[in-house]
Amino acid sequence: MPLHMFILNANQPNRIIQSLRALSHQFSANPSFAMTGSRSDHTKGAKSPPPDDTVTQQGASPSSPASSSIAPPPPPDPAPKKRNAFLELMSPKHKSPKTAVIPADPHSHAAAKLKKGSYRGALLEYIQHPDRFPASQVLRTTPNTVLIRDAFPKATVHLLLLPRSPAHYEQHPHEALSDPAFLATIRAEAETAARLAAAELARQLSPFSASSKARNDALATGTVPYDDLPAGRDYLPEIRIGVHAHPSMAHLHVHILSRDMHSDRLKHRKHYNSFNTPFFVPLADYPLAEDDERRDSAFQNANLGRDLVCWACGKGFGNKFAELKRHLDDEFELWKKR
Amino acid sequence: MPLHMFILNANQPNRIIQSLRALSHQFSANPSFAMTGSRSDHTKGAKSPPPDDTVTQQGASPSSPASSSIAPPPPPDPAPKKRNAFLELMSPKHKSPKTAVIPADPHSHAAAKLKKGSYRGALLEYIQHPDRFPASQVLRTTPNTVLIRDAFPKATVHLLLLPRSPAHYEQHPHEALSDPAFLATIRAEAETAARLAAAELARQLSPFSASSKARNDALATGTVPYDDLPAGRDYLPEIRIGVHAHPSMAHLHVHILSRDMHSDRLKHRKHYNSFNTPFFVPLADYPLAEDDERRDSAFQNANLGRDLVCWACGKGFGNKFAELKRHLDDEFELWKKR
DNA sequence: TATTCCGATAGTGAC
DNA sequence: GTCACTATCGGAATGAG
Repeated sequence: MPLHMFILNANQPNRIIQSLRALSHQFSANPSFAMTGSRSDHTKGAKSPPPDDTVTQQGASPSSPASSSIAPPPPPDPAPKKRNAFLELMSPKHKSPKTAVIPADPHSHAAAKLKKGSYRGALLEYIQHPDRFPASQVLRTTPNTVLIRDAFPKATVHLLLLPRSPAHYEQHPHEALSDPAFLATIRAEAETAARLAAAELARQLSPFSASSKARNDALATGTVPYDDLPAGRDYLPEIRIGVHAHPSMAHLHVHILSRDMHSDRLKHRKHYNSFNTPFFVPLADYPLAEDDERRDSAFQNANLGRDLVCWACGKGFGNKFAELKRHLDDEFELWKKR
Repeated sequence: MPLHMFILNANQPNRIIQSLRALSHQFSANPSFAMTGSRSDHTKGAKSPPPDDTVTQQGASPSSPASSSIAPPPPPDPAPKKRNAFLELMSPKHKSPKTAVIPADPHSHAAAKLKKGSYRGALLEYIQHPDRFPASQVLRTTPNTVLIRDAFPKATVHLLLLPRSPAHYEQHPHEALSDPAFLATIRAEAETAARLAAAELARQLSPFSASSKARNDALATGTVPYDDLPAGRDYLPEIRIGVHAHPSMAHLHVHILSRDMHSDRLKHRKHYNSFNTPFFVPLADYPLAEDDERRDSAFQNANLGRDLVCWACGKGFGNKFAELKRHLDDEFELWKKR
């Protein structure tokens, strides 16, 4: 189902965000709520929506209660499979036909990368066939974007926003995001995603949060009217939105992830530095100036190899990745309790 | 029991060798014979032997049959211990008192190395108290030397000859072996050791040897008079004798080992190169000329890091140690069958 | 910078 | 080069009929 049309409607995303903001606020601190699959009819408020324009959140029947929270991630593999876990994840139901990973323009940015190995095209299946994935992986589908869980999350919450317009997703992020209309759409969708991520983070962590204690206690009584609940910790500032300066995956993807970098899947120095140096370009910084040093390849390579620095306390760890990892465990405990 | 006297008797070792040569020839191809512990009274033929001058081979009562073969090594650890296997091996019965590893002259070569850690002095216990070790580890004791199995053999047979004279064992090999009388004694003992090693090698490998087939077949009939047995493969040329140019162990030790470099304990490039580059100095090359390049430290460091080359076929393996290891498995099969 | 596997390289600690 | 442990660093394959 190739997408030939890429409809930009600056008003539509805003409306969606407004709806979700309200819901996120309502439910973000309720750990039990997100346990149910959900679908938000509030997100369908866009004007004159053709069938293609439907915004869906998977994993629930139309009759289930509305929510902007996202379903909890599946439990981590207890005993990770020996081989090809990555490729299996990328083709969960069947092997996609070979033609499915050949982009429209064989000379495009994406096509050039695909020649080196099919893994680089793994995101395309999500873009073209989000319906083939379970709700635990694909969180939200719009005509313009697909929002998925990163299969190898580098933080407690780590989502990917995938634009569906081939003209854009085959470009380098710097180029694609220099298109103002496209940028506006992606930014709006990314903010929606950030709210979902914040809600999921609240679901997981607010039980440990000192600043959420009053709210948690009130919720526990079951007697406090919802509108009278004290506010809990605001997790939205803990969510970061951006792209990698030189992605390996062929198709444009925007990272939406929590600040903590606490994950078993964070295994290498480059993993960490790709999110904690200028290699990570906040979406807010686009469009990039022509002379922005972050366009420079050599500069970015140097970033990935840089000495490790804790995002929370600024302590340096040189090349001692394992030491940083242990330190991040400690920082996570502190961060959770804020 | 410090040894204050170091008696050199050029004739004695030769006589020992002659006796052992005969025995080695007799029994070297009999795989079952070496299974019994043994002691050779033939090795006691030295003139005017005081009690200290007794040559012993452990592991047998005086009444057991004479043999120059050495007892088979204990089976390799089925499940190697997690920690400190090395140190346990070095102190099999008890922890030696701290003073035991302090050499006489605190400014000696050995003492300098000992400051960095006691492992460097691990050989001293064998030198001073060979009786504290089982016969499977200490093969032969003379007033001048102790012959032990290398605890981490880098070849099918790997022995260490340890001089017992502090004045010599605390020197760098180049210096100690510039003493002609000392060199003559060590050389003679090393040749004895080489014959023991050859006999052990024959015990282990002659069953696979094509050139030993006639002898093996004749032995199997049980009807051929011993003196009429066809000769088997001569394993003595497969034994190499030498020292490392820059040993890590503090006390002088001469390596006597089979040519094959086939061992689970051979784990690093330096292991291999220390025996297969000029870093390995054949005992026959001593005394070293003043300008011998093998005295040069930088040269020797370079040797340890050199590209790997198969000793058998000359094939190069660059830095691919694992590949060389697999290749050595193949070469071992061929070499066994010669 | 996709992951994973394998392996080479480097530093340490041992008392 | 003593060993053994931990970790860092580096390349290659990955799909598929």
